[in-house]
Amino acid sequence: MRTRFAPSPTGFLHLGGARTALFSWLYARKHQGEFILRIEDTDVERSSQEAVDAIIDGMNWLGLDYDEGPVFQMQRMARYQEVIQQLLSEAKIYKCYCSKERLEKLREMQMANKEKPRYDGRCRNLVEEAEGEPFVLRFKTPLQGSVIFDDLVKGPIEVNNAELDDLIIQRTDGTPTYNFTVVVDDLDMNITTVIRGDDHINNTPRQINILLALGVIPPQYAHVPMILGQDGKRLSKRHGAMSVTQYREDGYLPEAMLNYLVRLGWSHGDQEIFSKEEMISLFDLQDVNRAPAAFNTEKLQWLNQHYLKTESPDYIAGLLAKHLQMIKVDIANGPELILVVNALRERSKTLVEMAEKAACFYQDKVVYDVKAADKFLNEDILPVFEFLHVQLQNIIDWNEDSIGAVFKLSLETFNLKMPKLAQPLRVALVGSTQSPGISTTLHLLGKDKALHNISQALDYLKVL
RNA sequence: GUCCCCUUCGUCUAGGGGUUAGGACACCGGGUUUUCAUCUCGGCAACAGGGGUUCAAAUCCCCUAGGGGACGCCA
Repeated sequence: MRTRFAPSPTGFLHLGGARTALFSWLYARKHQGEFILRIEDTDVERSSQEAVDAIIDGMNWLGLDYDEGPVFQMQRMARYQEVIQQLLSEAKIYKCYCSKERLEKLREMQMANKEKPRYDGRCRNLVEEAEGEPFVLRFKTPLQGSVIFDDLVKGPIEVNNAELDDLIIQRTDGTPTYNFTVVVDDLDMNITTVIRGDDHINNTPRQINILLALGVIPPQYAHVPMILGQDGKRLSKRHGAMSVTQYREDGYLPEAMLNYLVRLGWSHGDQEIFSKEEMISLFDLQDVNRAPAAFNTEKLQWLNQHYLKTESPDYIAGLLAKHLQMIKVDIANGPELILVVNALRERSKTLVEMAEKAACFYQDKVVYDVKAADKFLNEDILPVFEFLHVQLQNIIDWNEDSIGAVFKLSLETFNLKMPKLAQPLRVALVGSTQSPGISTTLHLLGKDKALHNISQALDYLKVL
């Protein structure tokens, strides 16, 4: 079993491409086959090395490793020429001298007549060659019959050859076109299963005809539906036609991305969470949906939090470090990252969010949320803070138990209910009313910083 | 316009002749709780429409509507 992912390097790896790659990869891995990366760069104008790098970066991030490639089509020109010569000698393709202008007019006329625009085959039976005139090479599509193929996702599809025209396989400049190079490559690479977006369904009969002309058995095809944006419309820049690696920047784990992607158009009963191993063993093209699926950020976030909660704290800490660096938080002076992860993983949907919440443990000054300070930092709490400051200072072994004991003593001394003290203290310690458990927060801050922050609050309270 | 593909809660989906049409996200409410979360319990919510076939249709067939794609010397 051999599958391939064949993007054209004209942009980054977006969601749709990533999912197609994932399905191809899963199918190959499931059957202990090979997965090949092929770069379709015959459109020299629009292809770029940056795009190649971006695609590979995206695949690496998701862990979609390939067994062969990247194979570049531009490096296979000699081979395409060879096949073209063969087809030419067998009269299965022909030179067409029709100008672009003529083709343009033809198309307009056909549209006006409410016909499907297609080449009329004028040069198909030309007896004499026009020496020195520019020409393209066209494939002689069978005039009769139809192409039938059994799509692994969509089921049987039949297209009448009469619907097809003689497609161009080589341009005036001598370069081969997409429908031709795909066929030659899939053939040479022994691709057994072509998995791609269903926008290629229309190309499939043409490609099968070429394969048949070459005298070979076509591979199996599996056309997976497109991914739609949040609004159910085609993916656009706003909501997902962005690079998958943007999600890495936005604080998503590759595990979550992969899990989200695999469930978009594929399912296994009621199961929502899949490890990579489970995906591989459970995946099957039979279970891929035929209808397009809309992208939904909420579910991705839920999955992301799930993996933040369940992956090893060590792993999360490593990623969190990068995100803290991005927002210029120096983690040299502050708690161990793993402790922070444990305190925040249940209250963060992304690493970006976690980094924002973690920042307060590493900063020298507390910046108060105005509303929170107005509500909770008032003179009533001043004596409590003073007491707390002294008591905390006396702690020798700074841990959650000893801190908890001091906290309890403070509550008893001033006859306060837990929230009456916890909330003002939160504001004093981290600036907002939201934080991990109060003992944990104090512990994470460390004795020095905790006392320092309470002092800062006392100063603030005294000038009120 | 022509051809191709698609249609189950708002979203992702299960279900392939007999189901109170199931799960998940989101949303709403209860519980736990020290805030926010987590966790937990419950609720809301769908077979696009119309014809057939059948004792019985979400499920099979046809039509209509709606959505998407293709119709390039792009891939």
